[in-house]
Amino acid sequence: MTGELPTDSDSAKSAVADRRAHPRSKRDQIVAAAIQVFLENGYKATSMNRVADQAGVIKATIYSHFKDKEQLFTAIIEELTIKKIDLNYEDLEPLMLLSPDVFIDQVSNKFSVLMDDPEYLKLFRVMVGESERFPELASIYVKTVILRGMDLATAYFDRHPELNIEDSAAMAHICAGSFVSLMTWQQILGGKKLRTLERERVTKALKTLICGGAKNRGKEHLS
Amino acid sequence: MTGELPTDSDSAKSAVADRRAHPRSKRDQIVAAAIQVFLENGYKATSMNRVADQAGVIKATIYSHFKDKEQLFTAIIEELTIKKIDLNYEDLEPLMLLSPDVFIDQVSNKFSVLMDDPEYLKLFRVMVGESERFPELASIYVKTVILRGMDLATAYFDRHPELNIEDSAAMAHICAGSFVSLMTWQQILGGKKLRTLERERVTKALKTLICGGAKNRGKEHLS
DNA sequence: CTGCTATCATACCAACCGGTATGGATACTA
DNA sequence: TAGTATCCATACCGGTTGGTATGATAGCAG
Repeated sequence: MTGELPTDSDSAKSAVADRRAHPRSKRDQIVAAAIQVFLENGYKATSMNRVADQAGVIKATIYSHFKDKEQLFTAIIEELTIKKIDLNYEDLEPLMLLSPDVFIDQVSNKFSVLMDDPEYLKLFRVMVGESERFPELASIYVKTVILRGMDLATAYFDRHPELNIEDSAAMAHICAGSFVSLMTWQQILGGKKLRTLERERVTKALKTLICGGAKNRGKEHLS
Repeated sequence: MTGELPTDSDSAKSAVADRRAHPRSKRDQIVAAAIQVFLENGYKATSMNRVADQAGVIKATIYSHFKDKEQLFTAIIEELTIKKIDLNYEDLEPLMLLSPDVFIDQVSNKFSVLMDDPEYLKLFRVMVGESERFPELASIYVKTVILRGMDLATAYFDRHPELNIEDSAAMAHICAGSFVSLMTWQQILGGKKLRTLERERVTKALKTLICGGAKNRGKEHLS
């Protein structure tokens, strides 16, 4: 949208120009600041003044790049959602060939990265907190993050009939949901200060569940 | 709920006195209104004026019962958390004797009630959304709601060694977490409009996982 | 009837909100 | 050098916020 011609031939002239020299463009400055402030405080508790201060920019500059507070919020959440995930899900196709044990380990490790990323935790918190006022954003999040991961795990279970899994989508949900809920109550709700449950224990229990009983499933008692 | 001493000897004197006759106390009126408004809008987006209007009460009356906006919020969230749960977990001890299939069904049904209760969904949303600004409230929620349910399921698995469950707490988390995460992305984030995953499918998959492979678990390959 | 307490209605406060206007400084373009 | 576009600083706008003050009205206990 905004011009990308980089400022190549300029050197720092005045103290003001110095600060204006390195950052890519004002828009990027604003976006970076908005991400920080919105993720920290949520939508309503974030003031445009604070975003402007954080960005080292005057308020009018923000409004020359974004129409609204709402549009700014929407823009940064969309960008954040899509960026964070496209980076995480691009090379996961070969995972299909892994053994179940290793596959679950890989899934667990992916979640480990998310659970220890403060920015992702904040995004999740804001997403849930504002999901009623910004349902379209929540939909983007579900599509980009949740369904994508679910589909991947579903596909894996579909291609591994030796696991005797009847409902691959439900199983994919159980796997992913175990980690998501772990993140929710341990990290976001601060439960790990009250009782720690290590991700590794959940991972191991899942592996035992899925791999350990494969042979016996489906043989006995149709509920 | 509202007052039982009937207003016997008085007839409607003024229009104001009429409205003051039946409700228990002003405080209950305020709390009820605050619950509604706070759960709908979150902390920052809730104005004391709106709470007062909703309660049919003047703003100063609120401040004669509660010191702060913050204290009012804290009070209603605490009350809501404790009330909602004490009601749900009082008679669950005999569940220990049920068969695994039936136990999981019962757990699933308990979650069904929560997932279809709009007030509980809102409470969860607000809880997550405000968990950074009100960490003590989040702790209360974890202790009262999450750990309680986890402990119950953990105890169940501990008393059922025939299931061959190595880590009962991790297993309890997987069960509960599957339902919590289902609620999160289906109901709260609105994902059910994009893809429906019925609670029954998750329940069935869990039962198959836990009961179906009990015999084979622990026999082979110590990872 | 006399206080006392609780609530009423209204008005007010300083602070902040999202958003705009003005007018000067800076930089690149030509 | 003149022009154009961006961003700066500041100040302003109407509206809303959390919270308070005042003074009237009602119910109740003595």
